[in-house]
Amino acid sequence: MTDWTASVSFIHGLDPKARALLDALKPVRVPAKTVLFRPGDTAAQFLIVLKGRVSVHLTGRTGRELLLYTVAPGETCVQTTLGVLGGAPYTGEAITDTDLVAVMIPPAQFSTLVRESDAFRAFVFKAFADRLADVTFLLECVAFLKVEERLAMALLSRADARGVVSTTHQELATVIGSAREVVSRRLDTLAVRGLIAVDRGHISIIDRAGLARLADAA
Amino acid sequence: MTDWTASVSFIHGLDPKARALLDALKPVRVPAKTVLFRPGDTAAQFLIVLKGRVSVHLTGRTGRELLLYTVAPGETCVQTTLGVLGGAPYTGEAITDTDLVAVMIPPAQFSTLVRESDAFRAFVFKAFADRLADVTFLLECVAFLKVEERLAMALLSRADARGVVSTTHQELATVIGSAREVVSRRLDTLAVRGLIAVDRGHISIIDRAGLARLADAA
DNA sequence: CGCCCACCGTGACTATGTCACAGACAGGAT
DNA sequence: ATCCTGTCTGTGACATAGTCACGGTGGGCG
Repeated sequence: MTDWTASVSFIHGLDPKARALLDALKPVRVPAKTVLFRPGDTAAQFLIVLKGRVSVHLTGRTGRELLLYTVAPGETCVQTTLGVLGGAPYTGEAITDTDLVAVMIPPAQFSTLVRESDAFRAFVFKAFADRLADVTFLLECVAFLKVEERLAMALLSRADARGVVSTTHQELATVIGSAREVVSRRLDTLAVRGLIAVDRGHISIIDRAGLARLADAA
Repeated sequence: MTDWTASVSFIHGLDPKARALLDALKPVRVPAKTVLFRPGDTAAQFLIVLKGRVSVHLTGRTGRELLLYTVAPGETCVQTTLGVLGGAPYTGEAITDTDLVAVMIPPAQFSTLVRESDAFRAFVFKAFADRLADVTFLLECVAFLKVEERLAMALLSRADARGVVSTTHQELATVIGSAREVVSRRLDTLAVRGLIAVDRGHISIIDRAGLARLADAA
């Protein structure tokens, strides 16, 4: 896979020199469930995901976890950028959800690209901006919204075309920053009200509009 | 005040051309308690604070507020950057705490600087990185720490040399993302335990080590 | 001096988080 | 088929936090 640059959108805007520089880098493969970074690590490379997904989450002392964001193909893990820029160490834990193919850009090349390529610079800025917006939005949700509202949002955003959400209560709890027991009980009340149906390992949305109404209160 | 560039540290690293470009801009003055941006606004200028302070906070439907971060002299309000980069609109509300002197950099100049000045680019990246770290840390606190712990941290960080914190309970509540009544009650219990003394409008720290122990649990 | 407004205290109630278990199910092993 | 084991889910009891609706209090200012 030499021509990986074709699969990342911002590459199209790159000048030939920058593109050649990137083409010289070989993608790395990482199996699913691997811990890429943990709190305190300082990333030394700038990472761009080509295939697969990485999720980054915070962990509290009590063991509770909160999903910060996920990194999809064509995106970068901004926290690696913090490290590359000589800034703060990693504050979250990054784990590969699936088998991963990614490109690591060493600091020297990163500096060159950011200096000389408008398109690359725009990519990095946008990545920062998006993450900052993500995290701010998440903060707003956790600080101000009720569990039921966050749960409705999470269910709607994770449902497949048939309205089925295939996750455990624990995973939902992580996504909305709550505890499994709380999620279980809330799901119960939603089920009693006829909005959803719960089964082991997956939840079916019955009244999408009703859920949307709950989520919209935000 | 033509020579304002002397008062911002990153300027020292600028090449003469960039510095001249900045020197041509005239600082603006804004009175205290002015709303600079509100949710939904799209900032058109990149803002650097020279004197005074801006605080940026989120507001929930219930009227509860949460202090996102403050912008001190020499810093920038990154959310304006999001706007300048053509990204998302403002999600917080920015209000001047004090009378403010600031420089507004129009998009054209911003682009030029970011392309041609290594020092300016580093400044912008660092601003992003710091804010992202700030917001992530805040999220971690709100999601995982108890009110008492957050309160202890807030008191310690806001105390003057004599250990006096001059804020209302409401302001503390905003800082830690809780409600005034909750803060009042917690302050009570801290006072009963001899860690602090409360008066109308200000709180005195009596046992700094004890508070630090509470805050450290984090 | 009296009034008003920002601050603070309190009780009652609801929502959430935590802990400690118990039950229930799936899929592999025997 | 039966058992076994680890994961997932349900529940009760309790602690902590947030919300609502007041009442009290003190200081500044007309």
